[in-house]
Amino acid sequence: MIKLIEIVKLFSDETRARILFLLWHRKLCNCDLESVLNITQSNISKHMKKAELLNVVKKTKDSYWTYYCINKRFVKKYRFIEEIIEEFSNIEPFKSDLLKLKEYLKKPGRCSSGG
Amino acid sequence: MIKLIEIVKLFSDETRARILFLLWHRKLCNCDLESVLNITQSNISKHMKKAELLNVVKKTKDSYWTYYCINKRFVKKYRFIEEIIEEFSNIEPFKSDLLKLKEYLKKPGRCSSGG
DNA sequence: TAACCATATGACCATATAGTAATACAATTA
DNA sequence: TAATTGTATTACTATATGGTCATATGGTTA
Repeated sequence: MIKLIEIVKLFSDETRARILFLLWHRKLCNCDLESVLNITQSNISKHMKKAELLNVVKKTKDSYWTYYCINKRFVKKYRFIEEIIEEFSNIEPFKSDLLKLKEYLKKPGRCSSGG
Repeated sequence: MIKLIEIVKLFSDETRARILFLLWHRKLCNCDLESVLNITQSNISKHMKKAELLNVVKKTKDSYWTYYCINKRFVKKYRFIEEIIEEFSNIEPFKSDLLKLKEYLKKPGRCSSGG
């Protein structure tokens, strides 16, 4: 299959797009995403696996947690990705998701630390 | 469903992407696309129906033929579309498809006229 | 109006996909 | 090493999707 098409397809599922949108702004672990987006852990893990295989997301492990982040170096080769993210930022549910993330990050006791 | 995501999805199927890529360059009818891309008539028709419902493609009828063209006015609202098309133009099978289209248009006796 | 042409549609099939639930796995701590 | 914590994987289900084939539809020509 054409890799470029696969990358486009990554952004054509709402759930996955919402995850990728948040990751665009910040490195996050599975449980962060679970809390903010109300998606099950295994579902997130699967979506991230696809994104990782296409080099759109990088994974790092730190103690218990697996952190996901956008592979910016790779992604900036494809300008359309940035454009899509920008479109997302104007509409729901992406706008609300980002607000929720910001609220979430204020709270102490969450698992995610730096980033 | 989020309309923006639906539009992204339009470009995440190879067959449909190939059609849209050719239409980006020129107005074409069903049988033109059938000849150049070797896709069945009904399949093209169905893909175009989706694209039309999302305003990405416009349809005009002229005698026997239905012409499809990109709805440029609508599409230019979404910059990522142009970027994706540009990416397509660098890779196969899009490059070959475009060459085939150009050869096809040279031939007399094809159904497509102006455009 | 009958034959014709190109396109649209509906029935059908095979496959792909997202999602869940249960469990396996890896790292950490007691 | 046993219990704990977070993530990955597997098996499974339901649904969505692309494709084909046969046929219907709409416009055209004889």
